Amino acid sequence: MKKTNITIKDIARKLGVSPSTVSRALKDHPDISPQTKKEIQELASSLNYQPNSVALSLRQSKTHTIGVIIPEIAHFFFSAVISGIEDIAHSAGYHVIITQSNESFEREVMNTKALFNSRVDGIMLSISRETNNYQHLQNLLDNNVPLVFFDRMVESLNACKVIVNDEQGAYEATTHLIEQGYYRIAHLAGPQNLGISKNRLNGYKAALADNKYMMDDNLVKVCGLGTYEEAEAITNELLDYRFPPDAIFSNNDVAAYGAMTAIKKRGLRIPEDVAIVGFSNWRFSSLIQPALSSVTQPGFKMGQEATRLLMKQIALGDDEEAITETISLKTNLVVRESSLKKKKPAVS
Amino acid sequence: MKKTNITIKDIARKLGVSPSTVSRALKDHPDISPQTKKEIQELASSLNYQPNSVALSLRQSKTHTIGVIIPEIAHFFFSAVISGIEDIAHSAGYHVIITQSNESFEREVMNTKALFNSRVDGIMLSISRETNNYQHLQNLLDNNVPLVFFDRMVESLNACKVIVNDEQGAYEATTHLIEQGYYRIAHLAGPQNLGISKNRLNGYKAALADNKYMMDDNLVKVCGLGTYEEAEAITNELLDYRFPPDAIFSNNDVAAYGAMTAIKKRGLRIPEDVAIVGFSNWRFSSLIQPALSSVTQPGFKMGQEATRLLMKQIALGDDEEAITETISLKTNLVVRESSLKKKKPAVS
DNA sequence: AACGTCTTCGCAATCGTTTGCGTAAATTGA
DNA sequence: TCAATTTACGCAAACGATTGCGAAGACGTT
Repeated sequence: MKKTNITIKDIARKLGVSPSTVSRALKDHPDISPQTKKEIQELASSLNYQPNSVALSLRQSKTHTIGVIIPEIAHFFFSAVISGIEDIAHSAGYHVIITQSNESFEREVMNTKALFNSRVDGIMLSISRETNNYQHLQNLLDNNVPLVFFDRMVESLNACKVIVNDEQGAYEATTHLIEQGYYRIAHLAGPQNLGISKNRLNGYKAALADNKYMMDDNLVKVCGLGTYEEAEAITNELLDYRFPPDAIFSNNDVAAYGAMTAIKKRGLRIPEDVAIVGFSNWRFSSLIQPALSSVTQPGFKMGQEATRLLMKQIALGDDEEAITETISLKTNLVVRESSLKKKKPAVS
Repeated sequence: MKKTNITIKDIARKLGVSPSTVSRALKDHPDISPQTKKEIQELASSLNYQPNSVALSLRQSKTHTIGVIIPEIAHFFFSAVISGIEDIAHSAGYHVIITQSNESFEREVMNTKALFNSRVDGIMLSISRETNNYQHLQNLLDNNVPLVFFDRMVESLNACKVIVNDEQGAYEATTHLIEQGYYRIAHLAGPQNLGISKNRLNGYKAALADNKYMMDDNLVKVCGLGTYEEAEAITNELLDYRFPPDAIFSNNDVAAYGAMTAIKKRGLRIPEDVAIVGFSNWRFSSLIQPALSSVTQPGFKMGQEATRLLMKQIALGDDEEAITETISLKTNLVVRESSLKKKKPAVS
């Protein structure tokens, strides 16, 4: 059995017509007589003819494929984004090539080159934790490759962006802690080269300010890695203070969980002694004990919106001005037991 | 600024040579004089020439792309598999197109067709929960498309398979419960159209038999959906028995967690009153309380092995016999608090 | 000097499809 | 009946790269 995909030429030969006639007949071109058209179409479908999309791509210089660079597929939030991307892309007839940077700058650059090289029609990405240099992305823009950032974007680059309103989310989370009566609220911040981390920090500060809380820099600790272990160690530093915090707003859920562990190991109670709110609403957050309050990000919707923007840009003519829209999606605070001092624990 | 990828022709024109000379010079063909070769290579690199991979694909009828169909990216195990796939594929110069079936038969068929249509060099897949009809896969085989199953495979199809030794994993999990002194061990089984579910059930049965435990069909309950809620309800049925189980081995971790909830709601203790062991070692399993014992599947390695098999098959000539190797990977039982009656809880 | 050989390069076909243009044959109009 | 359209199709180039073959010129050999 040999791999023998049938082509337009095969059909042409069998029917004694030219390939061009077959091509036109298959796309219902008016120049072809109904009789010929019918014969060709019937033969094509009986032979289960499938146009060679590689040849099409070459002819039209369009691959109908978009590339995605994501820090880590295993992250639930990003999985949701991917699903959103696929949702829109597939229904627009596009394929999706997914690559992971694994939070490595080097791999991000490699993936960018590889995608560019395989002539994808557009690229969507969320930059890695390590990325500080944006030359590889500037190259894309210089080559007129449609580009859309999602979640983690580069402020200075002139491209479409879809972000969640991190500041608003952080603001709400912090406000919630304030309303619950906590008065010494710490923040486990993320790496400050990521815009999202800065925004969350800003939201935290804004909430404190709006409520006439004094800002205490000692209560803001940067967790550069965002890991469980790091957060546990840093939380221990906080708890060692003469006047330790009675609430912690964490930049991410894993760090929040690390903080919870540190708290529990000291025999302190959550949320009575120390309250916790995380960010991202990982899947495990509703399962741990006590269930962790967290700020949800609309991942699926983010994927959808980013893809819509990309499609719009791909559809643009070469002479038209590139669009550089920015869409900001609202976050949502999910309150669970870890921060509920006043009311009864909600059923998660 | 126009998108203007430079081609071999551009280089040829600028240097007053023919495209064929450029092509040969760039790949160090001996027919080209060192002088010409040098000029061409220098111009190419100064222009940052990148060969058009679409044209290459057309010429060589090879896209250097493999397609992956996965039930759900968000599942941690599958994320790990994807990482393993990318690891091998990228270092072999292959791209990876990932698609999700979302456990839907219809989408699985659609994805299969789409991948076939875009002329990927091979396909790797894990069938969806719904899939009972394998015609779409048989079509692939009939068209000589290299195919590798991973995790969830179709026994009857003549293709490469990489599976985890589910039976061994289930056997070990059950044996562990027996060794801990539990004597009425229930099993929350998965949908029996999936081979993996059947194998896990068999492992459970084998362990009971080898230890002279009587098999009680009432203690085996099928959880078709594998959801938290379903498992909770079914566990309640088990606990309603006059002689309820004192241990549960679950086909998957989410169901195990549902069971834990049912048990806790009745005021029963884990593992003193009822022990639990899950399957798949989801990320949350080490985080919940008590930490859930679970059988780990080597996802990353599975992705690697499956990709190696696929590469091997792609490299095969058209006349050579297709290989149909099956690789079985060992699972590993991670013992945590949820099943440790005898010893002190291990640090997870 | 004539012939053979090697070096170095170009021609043209090819992969599968699309499409502008040309052109026979069929049809129409007066 | 003859010219003007219209109909229905084929030719050939194009997308970008590769490659078998041929060939011109340089060089060596006898």
